[in-house]
Amino acid sequence: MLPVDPTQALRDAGLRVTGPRIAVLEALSAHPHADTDTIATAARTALGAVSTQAVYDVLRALSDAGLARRIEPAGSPARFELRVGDNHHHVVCRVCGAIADVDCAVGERPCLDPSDSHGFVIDEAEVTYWGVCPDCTST
Amino acid sequence: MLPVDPTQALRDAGLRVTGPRIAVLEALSAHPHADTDTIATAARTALGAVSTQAVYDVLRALSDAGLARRIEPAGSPARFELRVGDNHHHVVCRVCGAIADVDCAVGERPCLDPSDSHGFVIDEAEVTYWGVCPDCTST
DNA sequence: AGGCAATCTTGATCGATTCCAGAAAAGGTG
DNA sequence: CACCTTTTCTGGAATCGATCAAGATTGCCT
Repeated sequence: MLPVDPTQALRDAGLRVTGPRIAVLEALSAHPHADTDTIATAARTALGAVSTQAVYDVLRALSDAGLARRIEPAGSPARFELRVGDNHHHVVCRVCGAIADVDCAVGERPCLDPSDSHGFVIDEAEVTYWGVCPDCTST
Repeated sequence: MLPVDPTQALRDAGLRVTGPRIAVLEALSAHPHADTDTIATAARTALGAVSTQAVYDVLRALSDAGLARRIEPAGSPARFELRVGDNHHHVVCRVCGAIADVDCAVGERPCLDPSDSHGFVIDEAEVTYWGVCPDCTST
């Protein structure tokens, strides 16, 4: 059982309920931080056939609706996650690209204030920790 | 006059001194946070003709040698800057993509410690502030 | 000056993402 | 429950940033 019913989540967000959308939501639930290819493969396993564009469109719709969040570490294709309510950050492995969540110490965004904002109106501070994951360290 | 003589900087880093490299260094000095296309155009203005690969090779060589730093905000092509000694961060405009430097409050890296590192060995905390720049705010 | 090795040129290739036009389907309405 | 409008999905092609490959050049050390 999923933490949130995909159908209900879509309706609550004012989005139409379709096969590809449910499949993508379930794929995201099963594979946090998955890239589009992984999501597309999982969705196709569930539905039989889903076009690449449908996956991209769905992911964009979910991002716009606030149901999913797009994260894009440098040197990696876009990845998506369902955790959107809290303001958390990520650790990325320099070797294998694995991603893990890191809770924000502050909890509200922006959780950091720049020393000099240069006149920018800042609404978010995105933190990416770079390092090496346990698997790659031991190898 | 440049803060650092490109020729000397290249020699100090153990790199060969070539036309394209000097042109790229000067382009970076004149255009902080420039993307590869801007750098290539500036280099061609200075030299007459420089191949795209030369620009990419030079940028990689400079990054590897520690003379330049590659930054890659989500949704934007790779950009490069010469400030490498300090540990500073960036503000990115959501509208026009402009980038400005923000000094790090701590100064040493990693300047932040994650609350739970999940066993990762972390060596850097990269902070990206997202907002709207003065120009885009007034429009 | 001589020679090795790194570097630059031209051209092709690749992966991720988006554009396009048309077919299909979801959801509100009578 | 059938109909209609609007959104969404399909299939194919195209774009964009970045990289690879092979050969010609050139910088640098002896």
